[in-house]
Amino acid sequence: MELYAEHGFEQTTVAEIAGRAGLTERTFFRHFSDKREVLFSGADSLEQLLIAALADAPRSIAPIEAVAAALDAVGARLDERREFARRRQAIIAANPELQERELIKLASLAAALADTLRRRGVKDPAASLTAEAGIAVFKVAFERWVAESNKQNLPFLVRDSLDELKAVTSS
Amino acid sequence: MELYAEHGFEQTTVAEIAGRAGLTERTFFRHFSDKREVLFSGADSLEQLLIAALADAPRSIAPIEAVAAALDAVGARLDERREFARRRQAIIAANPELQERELIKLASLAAALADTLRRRGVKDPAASLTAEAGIAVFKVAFERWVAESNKQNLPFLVRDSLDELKAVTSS
DNA sequence: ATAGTGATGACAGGAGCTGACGTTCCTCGG
DNA sequence: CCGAGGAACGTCAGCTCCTGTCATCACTAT
Repeated sequence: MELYAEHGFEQTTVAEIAGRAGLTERTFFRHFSDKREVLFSGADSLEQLLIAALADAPRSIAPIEAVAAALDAVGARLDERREFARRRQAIIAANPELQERELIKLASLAAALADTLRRRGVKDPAASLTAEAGIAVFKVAFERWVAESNKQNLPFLVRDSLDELKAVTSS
Repeated sequence: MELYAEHGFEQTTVAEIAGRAGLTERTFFRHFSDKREVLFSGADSLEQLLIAALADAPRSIAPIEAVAAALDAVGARLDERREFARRRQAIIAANPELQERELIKLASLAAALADTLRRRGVKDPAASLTAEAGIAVFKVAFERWVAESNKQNLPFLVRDSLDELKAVTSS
């Protein structure tokens, strides 16, 4: 991340990263499947947290509320590492390849959400749409959180964005 | 597309594509910024159609309905080339890199939608959320359209998916 | 002590992509 | 009809990403 921040993602070569770590290029690729993955290795644990939180949500509440609760959990986790998240996001925002990777990670989250919803008995296309709506809410909330003219925490912004979505779709 | 369909995207080399077209590898990269872009060169005209349709929608209707109308227009266009779209999608579904590219194209559509909504006077975060919701609806509708156990047309599925989203978020 | 396992290094090589330069062809104004 | 300018293409060199393969070394369990 230091190198990506200093010289930009494209200008940084894998050999440089490996060198900084005191390893060889080949070893880098044993730890990360490609040059971009360094910035996304934490996504797995986030996905696990997300689906665990969704699975733990009470069955009595509506699916979208269960998803919101799960997103709250993820939001709370990210909120703990606010500065790290912002630095990371600045790097991603500066490079389309990294944005592509981020989007497919989000799509993976959506797929996992939809899957868990189906396991809870939600039918398609409701399951897919609830999951996609949840991720959309999270995306917007995350952007607002990173922009940070205001200093609201991420879980609050998730809730607020969900309320906005409800307002916007109730026509 | 023939080569991608026959041997798969990864197994197909740019030299092969260029050869099949009677050109050289260098010329390929003059027409397409990278190997993936061949499958997405039509995205530009789709984006133009989308924002034009949104701009043309009457001001009297709710933003989400204006977005739905714009998605209808895109859906109708795609419905004309159903077989082509399905073959193309089969190739994309088989390769993560292509999925990444598709996702960033969809994100570009969402950004364009949000922009046009803001020009129509919709405030943020409502504009972003309406745009993201619209793209989410389109994604789900498109998946259902490609799956095609039923033979409904894409504009209908867009409408139906939007109704589902409204139902799902009205709790 | 030995065999097995995992992390690393060393090396070769393919494929994607870019920059630089030259050639051909086409068009347009004189 | 001619020459200037531009667009499309070919050729070549080169970098970087990424992979396969084999050898080496440290550590661990029996």
